Amino acid sequence: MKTSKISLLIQQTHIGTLVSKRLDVSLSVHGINFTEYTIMHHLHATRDNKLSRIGLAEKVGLTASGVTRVLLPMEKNHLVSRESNPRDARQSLVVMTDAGRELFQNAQVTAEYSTEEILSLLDQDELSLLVKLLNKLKC
Amino acid sequence: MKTSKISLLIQQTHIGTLVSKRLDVSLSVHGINFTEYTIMHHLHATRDNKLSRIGLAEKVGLTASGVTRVLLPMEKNHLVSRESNPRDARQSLVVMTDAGRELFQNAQVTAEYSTEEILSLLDQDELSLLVKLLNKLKC
DNA sequence: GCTATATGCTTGACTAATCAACGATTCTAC
DNA sequence: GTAGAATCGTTGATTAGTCAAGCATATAGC
Repeated sequence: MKTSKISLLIQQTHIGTLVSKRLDVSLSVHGINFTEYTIMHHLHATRDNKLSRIGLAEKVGLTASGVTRVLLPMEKNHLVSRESNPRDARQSLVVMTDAGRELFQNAQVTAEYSTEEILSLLDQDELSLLVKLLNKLKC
Repeated sequence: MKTSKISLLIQQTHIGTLVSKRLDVSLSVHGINFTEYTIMHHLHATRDNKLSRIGLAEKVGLTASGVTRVLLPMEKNHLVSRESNPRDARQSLVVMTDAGRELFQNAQVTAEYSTEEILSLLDQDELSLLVKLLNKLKC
């Protein structure tokens, strides 16, 4: 109880980097890293599998230019494609392709497996509790 | 409850990057970033304020070469210095200097302030619960 | 003691992501 | 409707960190 609150944030970020590295390794068999997986995860969770680049940036915690650079190889590999918004010519929407969806579904199996390992020591109640607590952080 | 466990890990890493960026900004007034702060935090918490570079790497979640590169400017600014281990000539120990301790103590005030903001929505019970849950992750 | 293997650390080459500046478009308020 | 401010996205330059290779030392087994 005497450990400062900063230790909690240090631990939080530490675990974040470990989780990310671990999933990078697992997902590499599909030719993607965890950032790319996360992008597809958010696209998949969206109606029409579409998001603006800025919207994507906010969801994944990257800058706009970071998103541009992550998407570059994904477009080249036809995992996502580009669509313009008729309502706003500044926006270009990111759309998951069929190939992207297929790769994502395979990658999801892999990611789920690693996730189970990482979370294996938590039961269902603890999981939802953890989600609740993380949601309370003011970032 | 229907959200997959992967979402939890995605959220976890997302928060990690946000926290890290936020503390980077706060700490910049002291001329250090969050990684450097974390290194000093671990040195400070150690008997004699000394750690091997490998030991440090494990604690902060960097590779050995990552540690080498973070410490380079810190050595130049005399925040840490280098000491050899008489028992093992391969090791070089990282020691916090007096100047380092002083800067760290100032930075700690700043970091604590930001931490309070970030954790403001959690009460004491929730904080210790969160620590407990994070400790249960198998990374 | 000597060889083989493992560990600690640094370096060159690379990758992921940032920031600042910019062009293009849209929104606001007069 | 037009000027000014805000938003979306890309680009060049930079930074933080990785990986693979290597040198130096240490450890283990013969």
